[in-house]
Amino acid sequence: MGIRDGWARIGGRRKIRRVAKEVFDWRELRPGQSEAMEFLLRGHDVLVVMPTGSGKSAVYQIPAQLLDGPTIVISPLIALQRDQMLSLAERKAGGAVVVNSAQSAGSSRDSLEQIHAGKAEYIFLSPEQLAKPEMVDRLAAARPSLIAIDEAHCVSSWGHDFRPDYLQLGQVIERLGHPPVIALTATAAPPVREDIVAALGLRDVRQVIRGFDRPNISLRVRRYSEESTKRRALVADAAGRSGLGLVYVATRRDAEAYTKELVAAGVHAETYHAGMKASERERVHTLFAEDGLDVVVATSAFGMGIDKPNVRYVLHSAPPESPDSYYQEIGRAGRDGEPAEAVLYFRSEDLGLRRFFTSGKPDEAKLRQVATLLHEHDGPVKAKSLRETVGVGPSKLTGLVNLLQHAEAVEVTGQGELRYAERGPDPEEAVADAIELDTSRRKVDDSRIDMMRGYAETTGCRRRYLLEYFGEPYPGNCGNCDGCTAGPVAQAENDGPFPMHAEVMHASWGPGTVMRAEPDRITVLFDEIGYKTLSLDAVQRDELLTLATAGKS
DNA sequence: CGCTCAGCCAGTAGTGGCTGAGCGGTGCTCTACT
Repeated sequence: MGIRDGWARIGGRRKIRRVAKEVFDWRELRPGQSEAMEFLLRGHDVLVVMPTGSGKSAVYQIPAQLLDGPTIVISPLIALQRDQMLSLAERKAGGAVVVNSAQSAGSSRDSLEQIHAGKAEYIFLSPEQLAKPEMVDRLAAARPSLIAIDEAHCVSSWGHDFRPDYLQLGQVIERLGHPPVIALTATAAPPVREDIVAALGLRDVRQVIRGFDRPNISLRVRRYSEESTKRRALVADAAGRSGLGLVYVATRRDAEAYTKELVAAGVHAETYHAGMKASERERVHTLFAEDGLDVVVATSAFGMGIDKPNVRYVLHSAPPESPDSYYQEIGRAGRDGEPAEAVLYFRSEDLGLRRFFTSGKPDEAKLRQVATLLHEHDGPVKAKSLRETVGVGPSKLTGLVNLLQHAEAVEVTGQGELRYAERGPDPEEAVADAIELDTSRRKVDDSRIDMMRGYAETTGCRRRYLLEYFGEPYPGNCGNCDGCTAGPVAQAENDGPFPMHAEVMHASWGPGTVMRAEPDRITVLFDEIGYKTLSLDAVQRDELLTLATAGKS
């Protein structure tokens, strides 16, 4: 790193500070923020993992001002797009527009024209909009200088099945000329980060990871064997608290049921789930935002984009599917830094629903049909005609194509058409590869459920458990969880044969990384099958693991 | 995977227990109809 680079960096830093102050009226920037912005301005792709409320959006909004050309912001929810656009509209930031299905064709055209005419600096849209080749062409013509992917964990959590267009973003980025790309999220464990980087095709990527710990949130787990006992305890718990709270439940039916019981206990509770009318959801959201209620009882539909400072507690009536989701949901408490509490009401049977959600399989017959049809057809095929032949909807087809793309059998052309790869494997092999890939992914998903169970059942410090899951060493005990207050807790043993973050090799599970080292066992994140907790006795007796000398690739 | 609910049996009073079927989360978009 030479003197020249040093000067450029100082100059860059000065410009960043100036824009922060003049355009956004921010006096100071936090350490991770300016670091990430400098990486972007020097042409790197960047992955930022920072807590909500720490000014993540500044990290792309300021470089957007300094780079010559519009910024494309990909955001998962129309409500988030609207909020961000409105907040930018209050600044002298050069204008912001949105393009989505909620607006008329005319208004979308206006948005794009403003971008072309250089009258708008930011354009917000969903990955589904970018699935349309005409949209990508128009945006490419405006020569974007920056692409930001907000709530980037969605790439990993939704891309593989629920919203498959997320996995096509890598190609979209290439067609947009691959300007600097920044992916932002509040929560991402190491495999999720890898997934994001790979799916988006980030190059020369710099990761800026800051502050997972939320020390003011106390962590508790209450375990039950009876559903009815658990239910009564949770309702009594919420009814006995003051301040604003969230109760997360697993099903829509439970959301209604818990609300009813809380209301009967004298709590002003409201339900929120995706099966409700939009107007009703909005009413509950507004009440929540204006402190007009005590508790929102919700499925996972509630929460993305929420930055309400005074949520005092988050109760879970059942475990979510991963520590990732759990941390995201409890992270909505105590944003003001004041004491807050997260309590998980746990029955191991409740993990069953989560297992069910990960147990779905891709439709092998349709997968084979798509592969065979494309293989037999000369030249590219329109997605629409393939959909009609195979009899699947757009999102299902994209899901199948994603898998076949991974098997290097199918390609998507610049016109959004599909064709068989010239040197691709034969269709049978491609289908087998695709199924294997999908199976491996589900194994990893399953292992995340195991880690959620591990959190509920650990007798050690719960904060340490979570932070180590996210790859942050946390020596000692937090003193603010029931693991710590219940009694003497075993200290983490990091000088055993397999210390934290050691790269290891397992006889049949392949390479992995030690994520957690306890006196009698270790938890390893394996590349292929996810998290496994192994007894050290067994490991040493059967020589299951060896330390890898070089880092894994 | 586990819960709930309907339907059934057993066997004579009202109920208790078994079994199998059905269901369960997250959002975009586009289209047809009011």
